[in-house]
Amino acid sequence: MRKTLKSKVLKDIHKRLYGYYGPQGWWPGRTRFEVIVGAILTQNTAWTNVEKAISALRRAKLLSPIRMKEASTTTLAALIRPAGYFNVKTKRLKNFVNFLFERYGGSLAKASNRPSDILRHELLAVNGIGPETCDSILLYAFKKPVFVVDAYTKRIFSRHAIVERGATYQEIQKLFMDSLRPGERLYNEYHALIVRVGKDFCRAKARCDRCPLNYLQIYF
DNA sequence: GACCAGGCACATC
DNA sequence: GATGTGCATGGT
Repeated sequence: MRKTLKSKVLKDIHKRLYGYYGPQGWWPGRTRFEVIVGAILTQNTAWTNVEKAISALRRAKLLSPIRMKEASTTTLAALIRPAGYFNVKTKRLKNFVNFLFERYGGSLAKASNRPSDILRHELLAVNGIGPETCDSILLYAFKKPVFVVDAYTKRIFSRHAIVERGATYQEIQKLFMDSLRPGERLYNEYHALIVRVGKDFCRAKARCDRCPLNYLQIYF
């Protein structure tokens, strides 16, 4: 598919999804820190499980950088157990708060003031924060105009022959960011809409017949 | 009782 | 650079 055509299709898909679902108001999190915690906990995990873990952290009053930094790993692991991979994720949460304190004195506001490309490099250097988690944090916690590519994005857009099946994270992200008018609001809504339509129609039991993207008529 | 979910690091070739 | 594997719970 030609690049200019891809750009048109990407814009059209957003228009259709927005028309179908309306604004999503992402990320589902009460505070900036809660958004970051959710981004780490949802790695390869259903969001319903993440909600249980976040509720437990809230009850334990650990949803702040300092409280989480001071919490023991055994306490933390027990609380986030429902989110799965609790041992690795405990380390990853600790790695993030340690980074935040070492680099920004524990202040998300200070981190937020950094240029997004610098912050992106720093976050990617934290063990346990890969491209998607990093960009989710930048977009949804820090409101930086960075497009998030996730499993649904790869699945949906490769099935519709808009990206190659083996395309890398960077390639897909570049396509979206080159095609769309830059802006945090648009990137935010578009990614949220992709996840919404993915959950509704593109899971194991695909229901393409009722999908709002069915008009594309190109499958597999 | 399989199979899957809003990844990532690490080992190995 | 590409490919394979461990990490773990809860819903369908």
